[in-house]
Amino acid sequence: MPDARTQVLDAAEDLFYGRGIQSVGVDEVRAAAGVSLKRLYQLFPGKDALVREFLHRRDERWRRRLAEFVAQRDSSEEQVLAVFDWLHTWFSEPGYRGCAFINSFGELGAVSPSVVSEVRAHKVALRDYLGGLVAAAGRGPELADHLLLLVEGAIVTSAVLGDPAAATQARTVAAALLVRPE
Amino acid sequence: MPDARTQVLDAAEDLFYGRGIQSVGVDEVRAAAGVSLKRLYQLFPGKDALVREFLHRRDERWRRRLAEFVAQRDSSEEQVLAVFDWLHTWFSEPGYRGCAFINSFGELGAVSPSVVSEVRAHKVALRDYLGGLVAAAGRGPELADHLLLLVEGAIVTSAVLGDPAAATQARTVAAALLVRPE
DNA sequence: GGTAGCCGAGAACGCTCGTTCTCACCGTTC
DNA sequence: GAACGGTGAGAACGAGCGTTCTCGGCTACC
Repeated sequence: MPDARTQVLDAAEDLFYGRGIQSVGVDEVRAAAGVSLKRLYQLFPGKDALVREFLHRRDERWRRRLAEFVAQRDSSEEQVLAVFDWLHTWFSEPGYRGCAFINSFGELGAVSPSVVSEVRAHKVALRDYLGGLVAAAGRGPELADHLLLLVEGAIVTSAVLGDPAAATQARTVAAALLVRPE
Repeated sequence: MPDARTQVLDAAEDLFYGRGIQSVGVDEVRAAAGVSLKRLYQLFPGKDALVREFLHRRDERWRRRLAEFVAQRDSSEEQVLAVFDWLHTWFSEPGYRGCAFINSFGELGAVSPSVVSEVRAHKVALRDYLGGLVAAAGRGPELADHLLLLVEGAIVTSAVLGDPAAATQARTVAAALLVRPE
């Protein structure tokens, strides 16, 4: 049995990701976590803090899973392409609803600076991670920028159209960029 | 002096795009439009209808402006690249906050089917438009899919990072895809 | 000029939500 | 055994929101 804090965060992640942050009330998170309201407010000073923690934890887990998947490939070129294979399995998961960070940015980017900084940190970390992959393949950081565009584009397109095919399309473009330096 | 309906829609677009839909109350739209609440509810049966109209009108205007800009170029290849030039000027506008449709999808995609269909229609229309451009350049619809990924990726990345550079990066990739069939 | 309909301004209503307070209950400690 | 600190369940509070209602005034028409 996990501790109350992770129970709350698990419930918050399910609900915030699945329905949006403003559409989910604190009491619903409390009920899903099986925790009293008093305890929840002991663990988190307010909904804002809960949202920040939700984003922070999701960032770490998301990037860890991606990195673990990619690290299984041998060559550095294969590792770059594996990013898009992983995206395809993610897009195919039931309940996939795009990127929690892009969604949160669209919802709260104009009213919550802490959300903005969390989203920005996530995207910067992803770009840096891609930068490491392409550097290992002997390529410069411009390629990481280009791959980031493809990743973000695939995430958004697959979510809106409800079709994971964007991942394989992005992989095709990435492969073309890989074989031939521009 | 425009009629009350367009005044309301103009105000709604400013506010909904700038701050998010759920963060803006009907009364704030009413005040910005300089219209009585009674009149607003005569024109639109409720906030949902106002949101739908906001998205619908923004879709038409956005795609018209893009098409007008692109049509000024002569060759079909230049027209494809002009898409990204136009994106760059859009990203540089003050108050740029990403794509209203992506933002609305993130905010309400899980709770409002009408928003989902509006967002999906917008992206499909954009893909079809790109399909027309690449067909004129003698290329197949796969290139339109790839360009769509670049466009969406540039929109999201520039919004989150607050930097229009993603447009020129996407343009570079698009140029590489254009010169050489994969 | 009077009356009837319409309109703007804003109060009111009902609901939701984030947060705090109340209170009964339980385990621990002197 | 009694006082006590902490807990869970949920009521309460205050604010905000979408929507509707009220009322006073203006306009148009006979």
